[in-house]
Order: sequence, then C-alpha cells, then structure tokens
Amino acid sequence: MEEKRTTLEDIVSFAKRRGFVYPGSDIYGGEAGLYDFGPNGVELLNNIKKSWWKANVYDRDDFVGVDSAIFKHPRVWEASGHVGGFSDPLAECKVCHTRIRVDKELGAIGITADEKMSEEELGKLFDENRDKIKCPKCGNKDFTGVKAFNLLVKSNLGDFTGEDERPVYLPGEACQGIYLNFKNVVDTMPVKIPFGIAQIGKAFRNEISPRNFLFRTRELEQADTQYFVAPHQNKEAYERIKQNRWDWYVNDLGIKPENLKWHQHENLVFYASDAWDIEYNYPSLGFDELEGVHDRTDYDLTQHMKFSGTDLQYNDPATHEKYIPWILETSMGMGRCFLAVLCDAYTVETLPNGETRTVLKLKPELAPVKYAVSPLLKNKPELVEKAREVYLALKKKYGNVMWDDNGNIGKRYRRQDEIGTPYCVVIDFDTLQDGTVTIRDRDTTEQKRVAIDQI
RNA sequence: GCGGGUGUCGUAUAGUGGCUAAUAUGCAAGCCUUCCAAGCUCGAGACGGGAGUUCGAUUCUCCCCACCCGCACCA
Repeated sequence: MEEKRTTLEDIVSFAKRRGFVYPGSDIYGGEAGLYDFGPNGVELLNNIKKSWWKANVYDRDDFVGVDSAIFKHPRVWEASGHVGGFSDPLAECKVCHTRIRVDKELGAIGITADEKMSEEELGKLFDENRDKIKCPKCGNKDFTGVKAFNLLVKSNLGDFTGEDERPVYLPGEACQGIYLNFKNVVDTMPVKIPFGIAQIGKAFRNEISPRNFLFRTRELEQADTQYFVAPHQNKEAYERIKQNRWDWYVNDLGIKPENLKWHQHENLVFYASDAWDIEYNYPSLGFDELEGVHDRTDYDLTQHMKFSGTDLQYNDPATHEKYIPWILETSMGMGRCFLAVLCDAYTVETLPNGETRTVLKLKPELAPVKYAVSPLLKNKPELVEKAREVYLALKKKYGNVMWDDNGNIGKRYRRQDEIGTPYCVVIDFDTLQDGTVTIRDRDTTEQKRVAIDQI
C-alpha cells in the first residue's frame, strides 16, 4: 500500500512538523550534529528507554542498573585507550585530496606504526618514508603532514588556569561508567557472577562529519549492558544475549524483521573474541549499525585494574577462585534506535478514494499519546462538558492523553494517526444517554462502542 | 576535513535588483458540522547570518553557518 519509497528527508521534515525532532539550536541557524527532541519525540524516546530498561533489568533476575556521572577521572580515558587511540592519524594528498590512514599505509610497507603513537612520532616516521608511499587514487607522493583527529571532547572541569595538561574529557562511550562501578556493585549488591549491569548514558564525540540526521551525532545516548562471566564461559551466554537483543527489537519495539539483520565484524579489535552488529535498513542509507553485541574478554577490567591500581578480580564464592571476569557487551545507540522505530512505523497509505493517509504504526506502548479525546461537536456544550470529564479521568489514569476539538472529527483522526495515537475516544449524543463512547482504532480505523469505565 | 550543490512562513513549493514577497497545507480564533482531512470568516507566520557592490539587495559578490550528494572517517 505504500506509495513511494520514503526518504530520510521525508522523515526529517515529518519529525519536525509533528514535534518529534528539531534541529539543535535552530533559532541560531543550527549546530552540526545536534538535535533536540520535541514534545512527541521525548515521549517516544522515554517509552523506548522504559521498554529497554524493562527488558534488560526488570525482566531479568541477574541484572542491575547504574547511572554514572558524565565526567570521569582523566585516567579512565587513558585506560580505555581513547586518549591515545580514539583518533586516526591522517594525511591528505595535495593533488587529489584523498586522505590516507598513515598508520595503515606505514604498516603496508612494513614499518611498525602503532596507532597509539603520538602525532609527532607518527609524523616523523611518515616523513622518513614519504618516498615509499603513493596516493592510492592518483599515485602522487605529495602529501600534507600527519594530523590526528581525536574524537574525545575536552572540558575544563576543575581547571581554572586553562593550562591543565590532563583535561577531564566528556565520555566517548557510556559503558566505561559500568566498568568503573563493577567493584562497587559486587561489594554492595547481592549479585554473583554471572550477572550484568545496565546503563543508559550520554556520550560525546567530535565526529569529523556528523551526518544523516540522528544516525551520526556529536552528542549521543547509549544503552549498554555488560554481562560479567567467568573466563571462557562466554560462548553460550553470548548466543543467548544476541537472541535476546534481536527479540527485543522485533517483539517489544515492533520493528519488521525484514528491516533488521546481523552483521559480523571481519576485523576484530585485538582484545575482542567476537563481534556482531544488529543493522537496520534506514531510509536512504540502507542497512547500517544500530547496536553492537561484543564479546570483549577481560580487556576492560584488566585495563582499569592496571591504570587504577585497584584489584578488580572477582572472588568466586563457590570455588574460591579469583579471576578477572570476561565481559559480554551490548551497546545500542538510542538516537539510532529512535530513528529506526520512527522510520519503521512511518507509513503512507493510499485510501480507496485515492487520498493518502500518513500513519505512525507504533506499538501502543511506545506511542507518545495514548488516547485522544474529542467531543463529536465542539459547539454543543453538553458534549464538550462530558468529553472534558472523560479526558481528565483518562489523563489521570494514563498520563499522556490529548484533548482534541479542532476542526471536524475526520481531521482529528488524521492528525492523531500521524503521531501514532492508537485510540481516539469520541463523546457523542449516545454517550449522554447510555454512558458509552466510541473508540476508533488507528490501524483499522474501525470503531467500537464501549462504556466509559471499560476504556 | 576536501570537492560539488542547496538555503523563501511550521511543512512543501512559487517569485523578484524597486508596489504590502505569493500559493497550498499546517497552526491559531470564530461560525458551521451527528464519525474519517466538507465549507465560510478572521489572524499570526519567511527571504539562514554578516559584510560588500548599488540610489536601492531576498535576488549580484565575498565570508560564516546549516543541510544534501560524493570522498575520507566511523574507537
């Protein structure tokens, strides 16, 4: 029934028009890579978060949640490898402007270049070997100097001189907050391995080129779980976690399975034992990452143990064995998830009379507005009065319930369809007689009469 | 970050070196309306920002910003 292929542009303008997502700092001309959620957007976003938290914390008896401070000790990002390695040393061909990864090009000619080397060290190595490196595109050897783009965002927290050599960074990924609190959770909560910690947190990245709406932003939110298991006890749990994550998208968020697929990483980072992404088929972009499910061995806790000097080993109560747990991670981009849910629900139907109807086919639990309440006619005080009564009662019970008495009834239905309101309640003359109202279903457009207290 | 393109009410589009910048839709107010965008009246709402050229710039030039396409990047 869909008319034509929906583009990302359609989604962007729809999202603004209907109060889901606005460009960040819009009145100042915008600011790249930042978006704000509007009244309907924040409801949808919160509903997704609630669903995620329910699936990953409340529905499990081996998970707890945390919420860590955004600012963290400077050493955290050294331990995580972000200060040294969260950057790519690049040089640009002066002839055709193609950019090359200097460390990789050096590696290709047999020079050991660690990506954790400083810009100066790499620059020196590059200068010594310039005559051996050709531009892969045009073959010239005329390159600019090496420049490293570090993606971490710096702050001046606690620095009043502006000259602090060890700045406090904003998080490049939210999951570090979980590793930092692993010991605290073990020491204070009734948990034992295997168990997991979940967190929804903000991350910030100086993306060179933020693009594609909510897909790549400079400020993002991540929903992470870290599942701690005994060494080498990772395989079975990993498969189970992968399945759980897939099921959440399909069953809880209602995303069409044909728009999702698994993608296994081919080049694993050195510490990872396995890595799969769940990809979504975004309009205009095609399949791209939505969530990563990674088998990370003991790398993260080992690093923090080394850099902090704190013993992060787990003392197994059954075997009295001490070990650093292995970690199975799930890491979802909340903005990407929001985008996927929005795109997947966005439907343009052609009606028998040739007109189109835009419907956001969200799962009712995710819909920004649960019910819209209208008097059939606005100029009949007795209908309006009764409708207000029903509206206030529903609002008290369900929270986000909308009053809508604008235009005629058909317009109201269409307006509610566009923001995904699952049910519209209309108070008509029969209501005054027998206390029943009509409830109109968003997807089928069919109506039922029910008593007010049956809603 | 590089190259190319675009930028006009909330949204989608017209248009112009000079008259009050237009249309649809949406929004808001009123009338009307007994269930799927009916109709009428009234209203608010835009030339992305800054310089320059000019008697006069939304229109031409430059810079900046944002967005789109391609490249590169994506721990």
